Amino acid sequence: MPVAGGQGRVLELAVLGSLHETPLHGYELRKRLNALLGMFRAFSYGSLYPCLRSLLTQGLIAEEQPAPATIVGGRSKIVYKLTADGKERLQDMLTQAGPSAWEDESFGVHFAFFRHTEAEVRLRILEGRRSRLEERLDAVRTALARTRERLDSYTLELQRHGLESVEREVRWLNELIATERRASSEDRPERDTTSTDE
Amino acid sequence: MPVAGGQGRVLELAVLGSLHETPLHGYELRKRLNALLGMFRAFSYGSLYPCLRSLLTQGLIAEEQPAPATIVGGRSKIVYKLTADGKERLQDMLTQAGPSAWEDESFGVHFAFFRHTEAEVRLRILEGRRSRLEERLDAVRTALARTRERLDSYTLELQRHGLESVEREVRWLNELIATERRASSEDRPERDTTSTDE
DNA sequence: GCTTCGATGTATCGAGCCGATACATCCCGA
DNA sequence: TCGGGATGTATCGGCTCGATACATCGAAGC
Repeated sequence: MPVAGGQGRVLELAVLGSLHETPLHGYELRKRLNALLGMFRAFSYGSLYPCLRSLLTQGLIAEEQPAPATIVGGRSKIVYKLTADGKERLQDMLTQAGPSAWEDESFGVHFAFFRHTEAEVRLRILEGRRSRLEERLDAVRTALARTRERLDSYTLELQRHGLESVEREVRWLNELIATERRASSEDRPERDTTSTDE
Repeated sequence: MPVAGGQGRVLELAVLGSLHETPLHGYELRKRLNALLGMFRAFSYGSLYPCLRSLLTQGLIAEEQPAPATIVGGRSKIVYKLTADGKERLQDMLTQAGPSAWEDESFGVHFAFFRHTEAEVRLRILEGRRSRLEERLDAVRTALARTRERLDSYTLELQRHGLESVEREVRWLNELIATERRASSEDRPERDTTSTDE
């Protein structure tokens, strides 16, 4: 069952989140998105425009009418803005802390909108991502141990580099999680911190 | 024009390369591939089986007949092996040093089979990947400088982490390139090394 | 003044790939 | 003996990309 909405809709979240700041048209939207996500993802028009159309028919975004004087040629820019339903949907998506938030493709997008996410959800997403990566680390290390003997130096070097990259991301997540915990314990200092693991 | 064969066919290369070592059946093939590529990619059956079928009809691989005694039930494993055409094709792909070799999705696969790649091609792929990453680094840094003022701490942290990861990969590539150059100058010591850039 | 060129802008198409799923067999332990 | 987990082949819906097409606008160049 494809669940029809809420799975791999990373783009949907990215668009809704961007439009939450300010109304935008497609071209500018794509530029901002790809600048925002920087090195992690790069959405293309081939997915952006169908996504905009879908959001439009769902009533989550709407075309904003510009001042008539602005229109020079026939039809020019199509500026989209978030509707009330869209804002609600965005809040929903930001509240979800599941695999769809911490997989490779989606984690960056969720993280980019952490400003609008509750502290508790942020923590769960960071921890989810960390255990996802540690899972993968285990799998690769096990596979590596099993086939250690017959591997050429290039394959080995690739494994080593990949392992190191992921270990580095885990350390990054550890720091972020520690920071989050510190911030939340400062908000609620009545909580006993001596019994927390790690 | 989709060029019909030679673009995004990363899987094709991966399958051909794996089958070059030893004949394999689908399930085992996928396991090896995902162990080999470790943290970079993970192919699924949804792409593997159509790929195998396509390679079969192209005559690049063939079903290997097992000893009749091996077949216990009706039809069991389908073991594929590389044909002569397949070996030729693999050599072709390994010789290609273009964007299709150093983009994110394909670089890992190409690197994993560097053992079968000529030294000159290896160097060009490594350098191509490096300049690809530096390009991206420039783009993000420029975008970051232009919008520095209005960015929340999470977005900033994401950018910083992304930037650092890519810088790290560039350093890795630098080391690999230096090693390759050293190795190739040892092979041909008549080459003057004082005039090489960097 | 005229033209060319690059940035801006909307939009679609073919094709690759993934996740989920279905289904069958084999073997091992409770 | 029975269930569950590994092995094994296979497909379907749907998302996304890269390439491409087409149109407008301003600036640079001749």
